[in-house]
This record gives sequence, C-alpha cells and structure tokens, in this order.
Amino acid sequence: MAGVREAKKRRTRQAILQAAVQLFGDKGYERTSINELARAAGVGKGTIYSYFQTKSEIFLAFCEDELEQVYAEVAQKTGPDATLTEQLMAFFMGQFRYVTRHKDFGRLLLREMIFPKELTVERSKDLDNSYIDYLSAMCNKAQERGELRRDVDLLFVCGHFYALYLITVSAWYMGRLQTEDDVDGALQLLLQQSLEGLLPAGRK
Amino acid sequence: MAGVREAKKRRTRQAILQAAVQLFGDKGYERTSINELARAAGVGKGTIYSYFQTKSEIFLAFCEDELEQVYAEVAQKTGPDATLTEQLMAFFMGQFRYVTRHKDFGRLLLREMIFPKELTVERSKDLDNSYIDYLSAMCNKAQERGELRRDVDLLFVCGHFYALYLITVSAWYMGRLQTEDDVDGALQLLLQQSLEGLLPAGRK
DNA sequence: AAAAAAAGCCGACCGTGGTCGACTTTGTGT
DNA sequence: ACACAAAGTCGACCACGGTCGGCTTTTTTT
Repeated sequence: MAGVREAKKRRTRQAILQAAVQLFGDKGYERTSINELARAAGVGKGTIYSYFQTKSEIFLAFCEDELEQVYAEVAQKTGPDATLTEQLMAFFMGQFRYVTRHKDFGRLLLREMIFPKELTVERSKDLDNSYIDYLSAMCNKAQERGELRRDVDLLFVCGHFYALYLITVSAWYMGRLQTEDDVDGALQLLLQQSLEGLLPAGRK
Repeated sequence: MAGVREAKKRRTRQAILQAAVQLFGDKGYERTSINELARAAGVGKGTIYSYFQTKSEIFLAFCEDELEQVYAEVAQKTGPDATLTEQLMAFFMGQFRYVTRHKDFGRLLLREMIFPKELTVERSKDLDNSYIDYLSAMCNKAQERGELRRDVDLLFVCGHFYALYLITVSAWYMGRLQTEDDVDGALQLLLQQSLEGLLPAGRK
C-alpha cells in the first residue's frame, strides 16, 4: 500500500499550483497573499511552505508554464527561412510583449532570473537553460547557413544577444524607451552593432 | 525666521542616511529593520517614511555614495594611455569586486537599477545616468583615438558594453561563473566579440 | 492487530515593511 | 502678542511572508 502518500502529495502540489495560476493570473502576484493561496488550494499555510521554500519559488514554478507558451507562440510565427536577426527579433519581442502585458509580473520574473537568490537559483537556472537551448539552436543553424562566425563559442554568442535584449527591456522599465516600436528599434540597432562590430572599418 | 524648518529637515535627513550607512554597512540591508534604523537615527518610524517612500529608496540613496567611491577608485587605477578594453575592464571589474564583497547587497542594487519599480524609478535613473556619463566619456575619447566607430550612437555603445557586463554578473549570480578570473575572462571575451562583430569575415 | 516510527499537515505566532490619524512645532496674518 | 494654518513628527496598528511545535495520517515493525 505504498503510494497513497505519493499520490496525495502530487495532487496537493497540483492544487497549489492550480490555485496560483488562478490567483496570480487574476489579481497579480503581489496582491495574492499566501493565506488566500492556501485557502484557494484547500490546504493550510504551513503546507504550502513544505512544498515551496518561498513565495517567489511558487511564482517561478508558475512561470515555467507561461514561458513554454511564449516559446511556442514565437516558433509558430517565424518562417523557417527567416534570417538570424529576424528570428532573434521575433523571439525577443515575443517575450517583451508578454512582459509589457504584465509589467509587475515581468519585473519580478526578470529579477529572479537574472539576479537570483541562493534559495531560488536552481529554479532560475532551469528556466535559463531552456532559454539558452532555444537560442543555441537558433544560432547553430545560423552558423551553418553562414550568417554567424564559426570560431565563437555558441554560449557566448547567445549570452551576447540575450544581454542586448535585457538592456533593452531595462531601458523600457526605466522609461527611456516608451513604446513597443522604440524597443523594437533599439534592439534591432544593438543586434546590428553586435554583428558588425564596433571597431572602425579599417581596424578589423 | 524662515529657514529653521528647512535646516531641521536637512539635518533629520542626514541623520537617517547616516544611520543607514552605519547599519547597512554593518549588519546588511535585509537584516536592518526600519525600527532599528529609526531608533538609530533618533526619529520615529513614521518620520522615515515622510523622507523616503520605501526602504529600498533609502538603500538607493545610500548607494549613490558608495558608487561614487567605486568610480573614484577605478579612475585612479587606469592610466590615461590605457586602451578602451582595458578601461572598460577596469571599470566593470571594479564594480564587480564591490558586488562580490557584498553579494546580497549587490543583488538588491542591481535589481533596483536594472528593473526598477515605478516608485524608485527616478532614483534608479539618477544612478544610471551617472553610470552612462562615465562610460560615455570613456567611449567618446576612444572614438577620438580611433578605437571605436564614429558612426554609432554613443548611448547605444555604452548600453552595449553595459549589457555585456550585466550578463556576466548575472552568470556569476547564477553560479555559471565562479571565480573572479572566470568573470574577467568571460567579460573580456564578450567585449572582444562586440568590437570585432559576430558576422563571418567575408560578410562585413 | 497493535504499537512504534515516519511523513505530512496545520494554524497560532513572530517580526517585518508600511499606513494612519492624533499630536507638536513652525510660520503667518492681524 | 495672539490665533490659526501648515508642515512635520510619532508610534500604535495592519496585513504580510515565513516559522514552529503539536497533531493526524500513513507506513513499517513486532
């Protein structure tokens, strides 16, 4: 009769996540208290903390699903014959549109993903890895098509592009870039810089 | 007799910041409660909130000083005939060393500066501006020395470099880069990429 | 089948950041 | 010099995230 426990645990965990999706999506992360969440999930407050270490960890678990969705949406939108820049722009702007729709939400996710605390670093890494995988595949194909140098480490190239995306989003959060078009333009320009290089023509 | 008020206000404000420097520096930001801070500053809790909107705003005000110090330290270390890359590395690694010394501290600062909340966005912008000014000056001189293309917007170049620094720090927070040397190497590589460009040789 | 151990669950409890309205001090009009 | 308004101060109070020790349920041992 070993397994009753396991099954129950899975169900409880699901119930919590389910309630989280409902409440976070509905009234936002900050405005959802653990007590509410517990009540909605039909468990005690303490129970929640035996499944997740902190509130933000629940948040990250919740985000994993959301991000998958964004990936799917983007993959569907870009044709297979798009240039690397086009693909990157589609990928990043897809993310960005999501962030703009849920500003507080996006900020929290970015904060956790880019500058994680020790407690949540593992979760952040998971999310980050799926991110990198996606970008790597993209860049790898671009290399094969001859759109990208072959003598550079893929990881660093992905990091490079990702960095440019981040600084752009940051500029938006700071109010330096206001509209989606601003962001689009800035990112495009930065990507172009990264491809062409910043050295004067003669010194390459 | 108009001015007694003003003077008192300035003194109170100073007292709060003074206490903040003391306590934050001593036992850290998270471990310092507003109550303690109030007591140390010799004012009531409510008073603090009439000078600052939130705890993290106090933090940012406190950081402005700290950052100035880092700037000064860096400026002093790089000779005037250093290459752009050398200067950038000195600047960024100076920052980074500060961050490593105060890990939680640095994370908070970065979070607030890169993805600010509406409430603190103004303060973040101030910090960011001083940052950009510094980098701009550096890049401007590099342009004049012919180390940098002239047909690019300085702001975007600074943003580009800054982005690469951020992603590197992020990688450190994620545990992907462990030692200071790792960080140094990664950043150097990324900067080099940005200068040379990522396009294959033939396609520039 | 009974007893002991292990695992899981719970909500009263703690200290926190932040709010609020009552109170005090400073400035101003007469 | 006085009264009144405005600005500034305060700490009791609130809801929150997170902890903890006692309680219940499942599993293992005898």
